[in-house]
Amino acid sequence: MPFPTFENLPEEKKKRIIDAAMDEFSENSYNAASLNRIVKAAGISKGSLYQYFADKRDLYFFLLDRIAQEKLKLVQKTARDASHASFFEVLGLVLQTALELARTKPRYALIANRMLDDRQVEEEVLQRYGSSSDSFFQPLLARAIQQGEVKGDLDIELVSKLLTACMLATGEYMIEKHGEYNEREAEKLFHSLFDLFENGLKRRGSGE
Amino acid sequence: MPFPTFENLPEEKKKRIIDAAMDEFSENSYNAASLNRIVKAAGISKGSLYQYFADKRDLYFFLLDRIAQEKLKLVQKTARDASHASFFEVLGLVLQTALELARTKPRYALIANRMLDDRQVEEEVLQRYGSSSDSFFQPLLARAIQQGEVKGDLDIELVSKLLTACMLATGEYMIEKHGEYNEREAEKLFHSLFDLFENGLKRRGSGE
DNA sequence: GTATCATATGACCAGTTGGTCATATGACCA
DNA sequence: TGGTCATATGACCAACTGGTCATATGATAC
Repeated sequence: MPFPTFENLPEEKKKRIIDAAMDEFSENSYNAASLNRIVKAAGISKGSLYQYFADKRDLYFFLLDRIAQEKLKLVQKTARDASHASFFEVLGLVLQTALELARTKPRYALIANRMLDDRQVEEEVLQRYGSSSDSFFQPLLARAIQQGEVKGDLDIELVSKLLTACMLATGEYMIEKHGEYNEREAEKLFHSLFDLFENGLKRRGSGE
Repeated sequence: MPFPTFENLPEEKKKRIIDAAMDEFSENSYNAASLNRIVKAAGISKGSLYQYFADKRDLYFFLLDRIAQEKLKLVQKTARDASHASFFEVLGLVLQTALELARTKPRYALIANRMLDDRQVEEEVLQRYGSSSDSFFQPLLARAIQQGEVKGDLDIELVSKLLTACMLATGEYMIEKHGEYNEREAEKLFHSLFDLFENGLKRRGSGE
């Protein structure tokens, strides 16, 4: 948690600091990210940073918490919208939500992808946010199997990890490929991803 | 490339050095990996390491090359065995080969997963090994679509990235979950993964 | 004026990094 | 024995790290 000193800062200065930190942590893993570069980019002194945050870790988790909160808000809204939908409908909505976030806030995705790169913070990250795949997809999958929507002979834990991995990969792909907003391409990506999970890659129908 | 000095070393000493380096780079990203720790673990002096390798990067890519070579050998054998098989048969064989490697040489998988963590080496990694997904799965997928085995309305590049991401995730899962050899569990994991790609998650048949 | 207070500063610290180099070792040969 | 050569060594270097702290600034209160 940042000190009150930080919250008292004029909004513009706060934004500058958050922005510089987001840039640094989205381009470097926790260890490789440099506080010196952050203070330089933010235009403040080293000492000031330590008036706002207890240490590097404090700053880092302040950013992660912001990202997690924003994501949570989106996902909760998605869940509310789909409270009575089938598994694949929920899945589709979640995929779309996640891809939308990856497109509009690419730095969030980059930082999140690097979360587990460094052992120095790995433990606390897992403890704080759990494996997001485990906590989110697993119960969804379990219920879908129970209700017969999803085939029953799957390793739930693995499949939920695969869902997460694919979402991350698609987000990365989207960032690197279509840096700028491109709704039609996003739609096509979403279709590839969703269809893979629902139906697999095999061509069906029309004899064969 | 290591200097001839390194190749002239007694096999046991070479192994000690490679082992220490594999350990360090499998537990830390390129930047975070420490040469001091490597020489300590290998029981040699700092100066000696620099008689064997030009610099940190040289040592790192020496390891990556070894891993890539070994993997290539396995995959080529797989490809040879399946030269006339269908797409899904080839896919199954490749998945099994990759999972087998992840189980027997977990450090290889860990190092490979960290390859793109640091921007300092990212560019050279991509240049040397290409995106492995692109170079391997893309032509396979393209041919499978042409021959009607795989549905045609997919983003080939994305799907090949998803295949790679899922293989990596499954490898990681296997390492963290069933550290020791466990053939039955491996078989089940393989089935989950393969079935996801062939048929998707949806339950089929028996009405509905 | 003066005292008080929160905030801002950057020189400074010990620790670590990747990398160097003068020197030492020791095997082989004359 | 003395000379040559490949190899081994670790003290040393500049650069950088996260983090500290005495000092400065400037607004507010009296």
